Amino acid sequence: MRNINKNLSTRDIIFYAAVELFSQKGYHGTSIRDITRKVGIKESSLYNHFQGKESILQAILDYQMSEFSKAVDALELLKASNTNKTKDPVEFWMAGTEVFIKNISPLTESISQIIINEMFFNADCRKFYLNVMRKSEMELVTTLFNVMKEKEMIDDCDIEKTASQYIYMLQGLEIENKLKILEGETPEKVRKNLFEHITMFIKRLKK
Amino acid sequence: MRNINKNLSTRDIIFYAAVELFSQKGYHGTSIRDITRKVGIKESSLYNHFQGKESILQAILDYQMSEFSKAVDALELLKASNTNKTKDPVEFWMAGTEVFIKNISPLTESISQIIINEMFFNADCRKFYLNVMRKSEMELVTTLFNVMKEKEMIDDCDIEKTASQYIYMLQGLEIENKLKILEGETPEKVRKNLFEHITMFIKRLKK
DNA sequence: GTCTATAACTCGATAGAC
DNA sequence: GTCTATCGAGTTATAGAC
Repeated sequence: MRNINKNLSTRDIIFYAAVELFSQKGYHGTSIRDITRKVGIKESSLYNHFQGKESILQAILDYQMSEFSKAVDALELLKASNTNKTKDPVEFWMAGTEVFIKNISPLTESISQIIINEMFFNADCRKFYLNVMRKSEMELVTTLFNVMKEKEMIDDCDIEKTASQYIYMLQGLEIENKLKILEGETPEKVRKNLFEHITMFIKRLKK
Repeated sequence: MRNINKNLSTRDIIFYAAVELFSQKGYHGTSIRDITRKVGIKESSLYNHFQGKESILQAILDYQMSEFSKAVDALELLKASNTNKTKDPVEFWMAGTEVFIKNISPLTESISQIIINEMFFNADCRKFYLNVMRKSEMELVTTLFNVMKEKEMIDDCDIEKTASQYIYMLQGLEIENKLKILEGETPEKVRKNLFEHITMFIKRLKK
C-alpha cells in the first residue's frame, strides 16, 4: 500500500488503511497488526505516527467533524441563495439534498459506518453521532421542509417529527442496502429502491 | 449470580449472563472470562455446558428463533379470528400490533440488540436478521395494512413500501431511544415520543 | 522513521485432579 | 460438574539499534 501512494505521508496511509479496516471488520475486530500489514510497515513503526489504536479513532472523528462542518456551511449558503424555483416537491427536494450528498465522499461514508457500529459501546462515538451527524442531518431536512411548507409544496405538519421520520427511513434504507450488498445484491437495484422510497415519502406530504 | 438463581441450571445462568454481556459490550467485546466471572465459575467449567464462545451465540440465535416462531403463530391466529371491530385506524393498529409486542420479552429485545450489532460482520447474524426478524416484522405489518386497506381505513398505496417505511421508522426510533437512554434520558419520554410517531404515521395514510 | 526484539497482558481452550 | 494449572496464539505497546 505504501508503494502505491508515494505522494502520501505514512500517517495518511495508516489513516486510510484504518478507515477501510475499521469499517469492514469493526474497531475491535481490527488489530494494529491488521493495519500495519496492510500499510506495509511493522507494528512498532505505527507508534511514530499515532499514540495508539484509540488515537487513530480520534483522528478519524476529527476528520469527520471537519467534513460535516463543510456540509453545514454549504447549507447556510443554500439558505441565503434560494435559487431553487421549481414547483414540483420531489424535484425541489432532490435539488435541495444534492448540496449535502455531493459533499459525501466514500471516505465519509465509511467513517459513518464505523461510528454507527461503535456508538452503542463507545461514548465518544455516540456523542458524535447524536451531536454532529444526526444534528446536521436534522438541520438540513427541517430547513428544506420549512421552505416547502412556506411555498405550500407540503401541507401543514409537525416538521420536527416529519424530518425525524425521513431520517429514520434513510437510515433504515442505508442499513438494509449495506446488508443486501453484503448478501450479493446489485447496487443499481438498491439505488432505484432508495429513489422510489424518497419520492413516495415526499409525495405523501401533500394531500 | 449462581447463588441468586438456585432453581436455574448452570447452563441457563451462563446463557442469561452471556445475553446481558453481549448486548451491553458486544460479542467481540465480551470475553469468556467476563461471562464466567459474572456467573461465578471458572473459565474451564463453562466448557462443560457449551463447546465454546461461538456455540453460546448459536444457542442465543436458536432461542430467538423459537421466540419468533411463537409470534408468527400468534399472527396466524389473528388473521383467522379478525375480532378487531374498531373503525379508528390508530386504534386498530395498536390492537393489531399488540399481539407481536406482548410476545417481546426483555430477553428477546436484548438478543435483537446483539444480532443487530453483529450483522455487519457475522453472516449468520445477518441472515437471521433478514430472514427471520425482518421477515416476521414485514409479515405482520403488511398483513395489518392489507386488512386496513380492505376496510378503507387507509388509502390505496404500495403496501410493501409503506410497510418498509414503517419498519424503518420503528427501527430508527429504537436505535435513537437506546442511545438516549445510554445518555441518561428517561424511558417515559422516549415511550411518549414513540407513540406520537406511530400515530402520525398511521394518520398520514388516510387523506 | 523504520526496524528487531520483547515486555506485559488477554484471549479461547484443554488436561487432569478431585 | 467444578476446580487448578497451563498452553499457544494474539493483543497493544515500548526500548533501543540502525
